[in-house]
Amino acid sequence: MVVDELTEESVDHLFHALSDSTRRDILRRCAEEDRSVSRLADAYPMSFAGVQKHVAVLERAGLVTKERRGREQLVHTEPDAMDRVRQVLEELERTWRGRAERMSDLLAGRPRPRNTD
Amino acid sequence: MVVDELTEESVDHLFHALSDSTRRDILRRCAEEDRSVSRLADAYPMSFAGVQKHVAVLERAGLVTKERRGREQLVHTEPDAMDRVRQVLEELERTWRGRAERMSDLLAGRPRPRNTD
DNA sequence: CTCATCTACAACCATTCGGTTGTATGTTAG
DNA sequence: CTAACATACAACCGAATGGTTGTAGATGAG
Repeated sequence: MVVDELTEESVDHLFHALSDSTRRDILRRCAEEDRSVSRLADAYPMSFAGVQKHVAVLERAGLVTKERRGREQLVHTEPDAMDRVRQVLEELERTWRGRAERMSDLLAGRPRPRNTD
Repeated sequence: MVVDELTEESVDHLFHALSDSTRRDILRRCAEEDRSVSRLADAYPMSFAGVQKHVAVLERAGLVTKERRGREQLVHTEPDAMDRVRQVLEELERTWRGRAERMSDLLAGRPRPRNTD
């Protein structure tokens, strides 16, 4: 099942990871086929270490995982993570439509805000 | 139709706006019912100006719009924006599943990366 | 073994972010 | 008109981001 908590912080990480076009592109490339970090790095106009950091952000968000393969580190996407993103989005959209205001609280657990309503 | 460009930058803004729990909460509250900025501010443990900035981020992303109502400024959610987010996510997910690798390029237009594949 | 390759990670830097306070401007109530 | 309220916005600050270079450790090829 890998329900995987889905805390506010993890949702922060998920959306933050998706908020950069280079990282979204890394996701697309790795979805097509697993790639090593240095192979990925060849595709962008930045240093190897720079790409390494982007991969680390995607990793923290749980969107990709790395797997040793010889001296390379293969990056591959984690389908479950995408499900989590969609789940949050759907929850948000339900409230959007004005329905299931209660579900909102159950699914996402109101963040820090003290409800001064 | 409001196809609305959907440039890489606008996608950046969308996901960035969603990467903060306070902003997601603002979205939920405004989805339930339009609220003035100061009314929103009452709900969070931060200054009025702080909330103002969060609303500005949501506005830049096109997720909300403000409408003058007397001396207040009512914030209300923009359903179209949510559609755009879902659209990007679906595109990403298609590649995820290994299908329609071509669609990826058409829909999102590869970012800056020079394709050194 | 030796060397080239791939990775990890620290240190640094400019910019952005998330927050603050303070000031100015509009708008409505009395 | 005046006072109170709602907003706007600039200036500032510490922390995080997105990038860099440099160094060091594994691993595979020859």
